[in-house]
Amino acid sequence: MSLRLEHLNPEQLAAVTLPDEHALVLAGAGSGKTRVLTTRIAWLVKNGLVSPQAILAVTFTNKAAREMLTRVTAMLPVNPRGMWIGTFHGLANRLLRAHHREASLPQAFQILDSQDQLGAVKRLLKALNVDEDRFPPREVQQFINSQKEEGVRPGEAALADERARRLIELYTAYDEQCQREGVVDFAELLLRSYELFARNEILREHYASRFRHVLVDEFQDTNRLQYRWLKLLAARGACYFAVGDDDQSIYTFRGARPGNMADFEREFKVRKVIRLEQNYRSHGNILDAANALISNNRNRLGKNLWTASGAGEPLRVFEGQSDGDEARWIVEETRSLAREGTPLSRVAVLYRSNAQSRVIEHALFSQSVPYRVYGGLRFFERAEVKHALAYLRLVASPGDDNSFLRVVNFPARGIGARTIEQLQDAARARGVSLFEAAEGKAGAFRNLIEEMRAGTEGLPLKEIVEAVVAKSGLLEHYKAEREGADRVENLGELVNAAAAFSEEEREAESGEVVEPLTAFLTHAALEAGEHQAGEGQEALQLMTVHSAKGLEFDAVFLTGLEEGLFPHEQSVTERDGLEEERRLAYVAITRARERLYLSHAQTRMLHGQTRYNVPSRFLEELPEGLLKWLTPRFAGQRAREARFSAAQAWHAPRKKEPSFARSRDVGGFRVGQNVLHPKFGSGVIVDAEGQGTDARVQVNFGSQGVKWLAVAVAKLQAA
DNA sequence: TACTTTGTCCTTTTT
DNA sequence: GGACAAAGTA
Repeated sequence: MSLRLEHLNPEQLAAVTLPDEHALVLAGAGSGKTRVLTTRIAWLVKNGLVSPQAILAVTFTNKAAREMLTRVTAMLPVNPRGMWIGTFHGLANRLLRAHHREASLPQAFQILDSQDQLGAVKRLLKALNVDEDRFPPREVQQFINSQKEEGVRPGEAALADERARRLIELYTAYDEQCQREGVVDFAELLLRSYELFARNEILREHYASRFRHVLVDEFQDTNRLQYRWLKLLAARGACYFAVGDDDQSIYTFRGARPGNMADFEREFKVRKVIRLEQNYRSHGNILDAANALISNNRNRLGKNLWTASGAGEPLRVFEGQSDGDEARWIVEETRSLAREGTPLSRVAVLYRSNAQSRVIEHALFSQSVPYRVYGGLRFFERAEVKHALAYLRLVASPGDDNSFLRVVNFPARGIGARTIEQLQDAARARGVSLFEAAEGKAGAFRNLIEEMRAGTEGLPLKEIVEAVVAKSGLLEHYKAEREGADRVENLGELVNAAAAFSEEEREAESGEVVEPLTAFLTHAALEAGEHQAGEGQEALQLMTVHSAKGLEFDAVFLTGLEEGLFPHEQSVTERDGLEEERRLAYVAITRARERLYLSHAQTRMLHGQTRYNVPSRFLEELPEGLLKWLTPRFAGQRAREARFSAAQAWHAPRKKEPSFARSRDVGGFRVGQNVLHPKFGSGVIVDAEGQGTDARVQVNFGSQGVKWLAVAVAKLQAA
């Protein structure tokens, strides 16, 4: 119940007790960021500087929001009811439910997750006879989302070329389809609530005078729309407290804009940027390695972490002959760690992409080492659960064509592709939903849904879900299936989840009174159910570097440190892609408290074929003095280079350089290098050919396009 | 209509 | 190696 301000360092204390003014806090990894944020909220309330209702605290993940709420509650004598603490999407949902009429939405609007959204796009493309080779559904989805995340509606989008024009048409049609069906995607939640405020002065005034303190976590991950949303929601006289770390920005590929931090500092005339640079997590050598690595990035606000704890052990580096070799080594090391007394649950194996987990899992499984994989399929994303949810959504909101199509013939009811096509034509002609247009066999399905609704009206949530799961035939279907036991169990879990979905959760997520079923469906969409079985068990933790952000472990294995994998080959062709990969490696390194293992393999199976990889440049960027090689340094690479040059002496190279070799200089430049051009600005070299005066490089200038340039002619300079 | 077989494509993903 | 969609078969 105490604030314990005496345990804060001077910078933390300054941030917590800052008077009424805007603040930007640059909080390095492990510097006590969450603590500062929560203590500040408690400090504001406790000193009577502000009432709980006037506080708005925004995070990105449900987990972070929960953690914040728990910590604040523990520090305050009163229940922090009335505070708005939540995710961007959770809060946007809350606003839209409360003001659904002003936002032109049905009260029971359904939320599309990414999977649902892709389904909706595919359906749209089919209906409009769009060639899916020319406009791949994923690309269209990506286009729509990136426009929305920039706050751009179809009418305002730039008509750069014919293709853009067509994409915008599809964007328009997609929005119309969603509106017709009463559904809203993730980006739309934000954009719609933003527009609600932009247009409705009364509402804007209401909220603007309510919120006096706005606190934002992980500010480097906000996109343009989220930043504008924040500015609009609490415009008048509120104090903004933004916490972030530009070095941990790893989501620009999804529209995150770390530049918002600099914009914030300028636009809000932040007087003093507070830097939290003391790290309480890692030993010195680990931190030195992280600092050395990240210093290779040019686009930084600048910050250097330090620690009062000792240097600790050197970083251990291992080179495997193969990915299997690497995996076996991990198994051995985790076992000896366990013998030395490090609990498995405090050890993590990190990798760049999910595909890498398979080999490691195989090795762990065969040696009976308990492990837990994070990410992957989450509870509410499982097929059988999605099916059950689709029935529930139809009960709550019959206009939801996505859900209709998902389950109209599941379990099979003899409604095939032709029947559905006819139904879609009929519905389109009449301008009604599939549900409304259903007749014949599909009409029987419609009756089934209507019976479900009539039969469950007014029942407690748990009983509604139970009845729908049974009546839909899903339970029966999976019981009859030989491998269906897990699925039957998950349907049971869904009923349990409904039973556990409490009054309070409902209020916390939706604010005003919303029908229990709608609230539950919202919960399922916004919180896909990360807390899975096996949590807290004594098991080794496996996850991608992305999902490790925000976590810490006694020992960390950072695996697959190879060119093409980490940094990922596709990142080289992206603008500033390499810097983001380096930040990713920085995040990975700073997860470790006491011991850090770095590993790479000479060969690796990828996409069903063997690839020969060169050690990652990130390994070479670490100071040699911090490393301890468990295998001879880059032995495999040296041997290969010797073979390669010997072979070259005898034969002319038959084809282009294989993917494992890092390109040599071409007229003083190399692939992956950042360059500056007087006209096109900054870019990155993605390909190169020729030598001497013939040397040409292909450069990606981002929005300026991708161009081939002759090195001898173009005024290129290294950036 | 419903199930099986073949050919394509691969990052990361808080919501 | 595995997910997904289109094409093939009963």
